[in-house]
Amino acid sequence: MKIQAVRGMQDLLPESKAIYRYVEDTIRPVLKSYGYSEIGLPVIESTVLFERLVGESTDIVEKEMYTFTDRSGDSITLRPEGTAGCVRSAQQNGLIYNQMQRLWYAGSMFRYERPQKGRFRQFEQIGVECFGMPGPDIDAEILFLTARIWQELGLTSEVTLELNSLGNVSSRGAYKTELIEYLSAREDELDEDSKKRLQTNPLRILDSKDAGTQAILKEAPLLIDHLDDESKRDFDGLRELLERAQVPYVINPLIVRGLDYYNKTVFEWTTASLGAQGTVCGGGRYDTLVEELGGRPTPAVGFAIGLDRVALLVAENSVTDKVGDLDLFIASLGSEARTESMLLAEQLRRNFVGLNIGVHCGDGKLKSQLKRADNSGALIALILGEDEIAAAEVTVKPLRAEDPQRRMSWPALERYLKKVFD
RNA sequence: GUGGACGUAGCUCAGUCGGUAGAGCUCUGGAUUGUGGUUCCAGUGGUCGAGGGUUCAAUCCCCUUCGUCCACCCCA
Repeated sequence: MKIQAVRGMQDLLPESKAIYRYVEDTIRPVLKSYGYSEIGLPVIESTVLFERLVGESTDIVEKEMYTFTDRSGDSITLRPEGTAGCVRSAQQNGLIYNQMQRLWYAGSMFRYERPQKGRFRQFEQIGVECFGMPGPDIDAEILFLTARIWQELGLTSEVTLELNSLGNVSSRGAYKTELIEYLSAREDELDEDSKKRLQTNPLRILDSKDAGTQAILKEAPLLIDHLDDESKRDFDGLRELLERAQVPYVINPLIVRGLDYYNKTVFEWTTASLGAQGTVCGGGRYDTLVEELGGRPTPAVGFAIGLDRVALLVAENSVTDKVGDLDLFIASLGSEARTESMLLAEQLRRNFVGLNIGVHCGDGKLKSQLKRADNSGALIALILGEDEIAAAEVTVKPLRAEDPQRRMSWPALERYLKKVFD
C-alpha cells in the first residue's frame, strides 16, 4: 500500500508553486506601499480562542476545526482563519494599546471540509487587519488596496466587489427579530438547513442557495434598510469614497458572512470563473472583537485573500510566458572536467551574484546535457572537456543567438559574461 | 456530512459487448567517438486506484474502500 498525501492536502509542484510565488511577490509590495507591516503568527492557538471569537454556532467551530489534545492535556486547534490569532497577538503584545495598527500576515489555515476545486483542508491566506480606526476611511483604504492587488495581478476584469452593511449590534438585533418573525410565518417553505438556522443563526439564512428559500427572501425585510444612523452614515461615506476613487462595486444585501464577529461594513470579492468557490477575498469590520478578548473597545477591519483561488485565477487568465530557471548551464565531459566545472561554477556564483547557474552532475552525453541546457532556459552553455582543461579554457556556446561558439580563458569568460548579463 | 460522475504508463487520454492493454508527450539510446532547439528510427515504462465477490477466466460485471472532480454545504 503506497502512502499518499492526506486528503485535502495539496502538493504544490514547481509549476504551480511558481504561480503562488508570483502571486505573493505581487501582493507583498502593494501591502508595503500602503504602509502595512507584516506580522508572523502561530498556526496553533488555544481552542477557546476560536470558540469565543469566531462564534460557537458557526459551521467553522461546530464541525470544521482540527482540534487536538496536546501532551499536557490542553485543547489546541489548527487555526481555521487568521483574524482571531491576530487580534490575540496584537492584544497580548500591546500593539493596539492606544495606537493604530495596519498589519498583514500570510500562512496556512486548516478546515476539515470536503475538498473541492478551490477548497482544500489546508489552504493559504493573506490576511490584513487594521486596528484603532472606526472607518469609513479605513474601510475604503482596504478596498482600494484590494482593488490595487487585482490590478497588479491582471485580474480586475475577473472580479467583482460586493458590499453590504450589517449595522451595529442593536440594529442588527432589531432586524433579526423582524426577520425571524417574517420567516417563521413561512417556516414550512424553508429548506432544512434554514429551518435549523432559524433557531441558531437566522442571518445565515439570507445567503442560502435553496431556490425555495431564495424566493421567500425576495419579500423579506432587508438588513440594509434597518441600519442604525451611524452605520448608515458610514456606509454612505464608504460608498462615496469608492465612487470618487472609481472603484466599481455592487450592493449585495444578502452578504452576511459566516463568522459571527462582523458588523457594519462587510464585503466579498467574487469571481464567476471558479465554480462554487467564487469568493476570492472576504472581510469586513469587527469592532467588538478586541473587547470580547478582554481588551479595550477597539474598532477594527480586516479581510483575507484566498491565495489558492487567486492562483487558480492567475493560472487560467495570465499567459505565463515560460521563463526558465537558469541563465547559465555548465556541461562537462569526464570526471576531471566535472570537478573543474564545479569549481568554475562556484567562482562565477561568487563574482556574478544573482546569476542563476546550473551545473550538470553525473555522467552524460554532451548531447543530452545540451538538451537539458536548452530546456533550462539558459542563455549560454559552457562546455568543459579534456581539450578545454588541457588549454585552461572553456567553450562558450550561446543558445539563444546565432553567434558561433568560442573557446576562451576563464578571465576572458568573466569579461564576456559581464558584457552579456549587465 | 449528503448526492452524482470518474480513477488505465510520470503526464493527457484511447481500448477491451469478460480471454491480463495502446497512442501522443516526457525520458533513454541511435542516425551525429564532444554539440541543444526541427526531423527520423528504436527502447524503457502498467500488479488497468486498493481489497473482496461472481466466473474456467475480471482492467471490464457486483460489493466495499480510498482518491479526484462537480453540486449541496462552507467560505478564502
